[in-house]
Amino acid sequence: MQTNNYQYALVLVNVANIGTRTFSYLIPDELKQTIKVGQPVLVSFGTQGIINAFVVGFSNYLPDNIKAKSILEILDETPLFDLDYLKLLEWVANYYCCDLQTVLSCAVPMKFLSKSKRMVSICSVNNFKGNKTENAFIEKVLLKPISTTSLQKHLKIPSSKFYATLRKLQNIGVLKVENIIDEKIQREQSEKYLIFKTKEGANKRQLEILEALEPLGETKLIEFEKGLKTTRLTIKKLADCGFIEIIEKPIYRNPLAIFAPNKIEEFPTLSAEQQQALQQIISKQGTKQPIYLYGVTGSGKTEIYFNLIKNVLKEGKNVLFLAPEIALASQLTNRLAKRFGIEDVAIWHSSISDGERYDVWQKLKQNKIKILAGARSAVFAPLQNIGLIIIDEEHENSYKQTTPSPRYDARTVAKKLAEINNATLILGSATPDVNNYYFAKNSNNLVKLSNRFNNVDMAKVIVLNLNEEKTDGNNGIFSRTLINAIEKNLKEKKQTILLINRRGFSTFTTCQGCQTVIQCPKCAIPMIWHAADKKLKCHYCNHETDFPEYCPNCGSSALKRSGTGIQRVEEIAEKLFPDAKIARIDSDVLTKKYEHIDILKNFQNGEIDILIGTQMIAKGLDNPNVTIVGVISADSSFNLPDYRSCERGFQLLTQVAGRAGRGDFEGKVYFQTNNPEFYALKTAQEQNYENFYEEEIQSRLEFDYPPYSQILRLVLSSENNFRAEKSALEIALRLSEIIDKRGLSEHIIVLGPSPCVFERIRGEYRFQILIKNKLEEKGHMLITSFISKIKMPDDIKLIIDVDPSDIL
DNA sequence: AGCACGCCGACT
DNA sequence: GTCGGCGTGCTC
Repeated sequence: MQTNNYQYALVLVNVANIGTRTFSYLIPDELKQTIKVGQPVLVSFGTQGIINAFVVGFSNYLPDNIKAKSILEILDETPLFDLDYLKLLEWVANYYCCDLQTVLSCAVPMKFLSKSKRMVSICSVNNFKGNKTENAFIEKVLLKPISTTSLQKHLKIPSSKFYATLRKLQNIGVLKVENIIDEKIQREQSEKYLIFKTKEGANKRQLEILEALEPLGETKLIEFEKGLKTTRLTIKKLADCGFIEIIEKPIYRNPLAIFAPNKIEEFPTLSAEQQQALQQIISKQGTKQPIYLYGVTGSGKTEIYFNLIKNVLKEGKNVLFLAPEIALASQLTNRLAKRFGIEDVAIWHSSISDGERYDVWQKLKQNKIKILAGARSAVFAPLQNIGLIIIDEEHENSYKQTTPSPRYDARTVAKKLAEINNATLILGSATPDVNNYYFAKNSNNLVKLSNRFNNVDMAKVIVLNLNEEKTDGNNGIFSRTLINAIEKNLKEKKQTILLINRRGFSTFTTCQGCQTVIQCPKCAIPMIWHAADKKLKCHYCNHETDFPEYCPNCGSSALKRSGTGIQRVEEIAEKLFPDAKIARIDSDVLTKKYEHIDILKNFQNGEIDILIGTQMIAKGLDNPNVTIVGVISADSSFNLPDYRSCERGFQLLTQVAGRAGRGDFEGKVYFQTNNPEFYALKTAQEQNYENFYEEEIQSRLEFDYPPYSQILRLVLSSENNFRAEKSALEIALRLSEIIDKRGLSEHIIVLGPSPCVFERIRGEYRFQILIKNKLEEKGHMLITSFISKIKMPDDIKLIIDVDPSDIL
């Protein structure tokens, strides 16, 4: 593509309140040869002054009534991304029905786009006599150059007057304003090194330092400083006097260096089953379809991944390895670094520092990274020459971004990325996503690992029927069997995990008079009693109130708290097992910064007998001393009105069951239920995914849910109930018309609008339209081309969610 | 965001 | 008449 024939560049700017948008700028003749997509440029923008932006495209046309300004400067000749990269992002924008700029601002770290600082300094004050304000300006700036923002703060004058004065003083040449780009982010970090030159003529203290430096030769400044208890000022003096020389060497901050494995870890021998699975995967690698590695917990999937990585590296290609969350990505990165060396491995997720992000981005662009591990957002990192993409724990929801837009799914994007790069995509899990399992099965790309490594037995799962207990006169939330088992466990000094998937103490408060349930005034969902701080809380918007004395509906004082939250379980457990050390872990505890780390540490050390937690304890805990896992209410996770709730419930129960019996002792898992025959519960008891899948896929077929359709969800919300519903009706109607006109109403089904399960959140009424598309890409294009044209008035919000992870 | 523009009420 | 309050709207 001949970029230099274009007159205008499409430039992406990032300014608050506009968000990230593209604008057209004139390309000056002298830049026409060098300008490229992906380059950071300097432009003048509106009243913002000069800002940092990106070239994202070229054009010969200008929107009507627009006067284009010129690009001022190319900040860096090396583009931060290329056209292929933009093409992937464009695909994402189309698929998820949002702007390219939205995807760009999510994919390309916007810190690179940050506005440069504007520094004000004195030019000349010769004979200048100003008024009061003008003199205040000069007085402040005379001390040292100062940024425009802090100058304005100091002077405490309104911005219009401030900028008028600033411009005046600039025009008459008293002050000048310069743009300073944040060097720390823009440029590579460098390290200072000292080189000894001479010690002649040095004073006593200087001589001490110089003599220490002399035998060392070239030395890192920071390390030298520490060792000698000296300061940078003294060192600088030495350099100024010519005793030493300071040189700067660019460095890449490698956070993995802390682990600094001296020798690379060896590859362990694979079991026969692992070896077989590996061979199967290798034989399927040419099929260009995702390959599914389904292996029960502890079956040794990681070693298979590592062997695949080794093979791909041998071919000179690179590897992207995704994990569902940051903590797991970090762990994974450490393991990869130990196995493959720190130089070739990098990490990418939303919480790495700006400096690290910049470094890794540059390294990726220069093809200096061979293995990139990361969370969801790592699919957008500019890793070159990808030969293999691995998505571990593929079923996890966190691969889908729910908010804000782009509501992308890293699994879907990774599939596209693999396609573009002609790379192998491996999905792995012990409890597969029904969708992905279906596609793997149908394309004959399913590889199974059925045995636990070293043949450790799975924990035995016992289903406890609470209905039977009730008829026997036990109305408590603990069945007798579970109580007995925990007592026995305590005597044997073993540990217990209890799962209850409800935060708070009581899950709802009902008026005994009129049966009204106390709801959050803004969210229309039951308020939950938190005994510890004696407040009713809304789990959606965090709204808090005191417990009401009277029913807001009928005025009765007979308000009763019922439903079992984790805090009630904790309280009852404390009464039942008074001698046991009991701890609770849920997101309420989590907010108290380090407390949960202590709790987990104490649990790992065996100082806690019973750990009670919400679903966050279902994953990752690997404590060999845990022999009992109890699920207080196994049904609660199946009851959400969402087509995937059974899948979720199955995954949760299977995962938590895996926490028991990890050591040499037999583990037992108890599911308390009112519905012991329910298929998702029974198959979870058997820990038999395939039986679960067979049942689940039938119900998906029956109701046209994925994988038999693709779901697109529209949510319209507004503080005005009527207006939200009206616009939802309009959209549904117009879409139905389009579909009918093409005779596709059997293949694209528009459901709703109907109130969302959570009808009102934060004061906004919510209506949803579900679109079930059975025509794959063709249908999707038809739907999105209609939806992307919808314009909403300011008081109505429209959320477009393609392949939503839930429909609540 | 940050600034211009513009439309009203309180003043020399 | 005009100075200055801030509500509205635009930035290639």
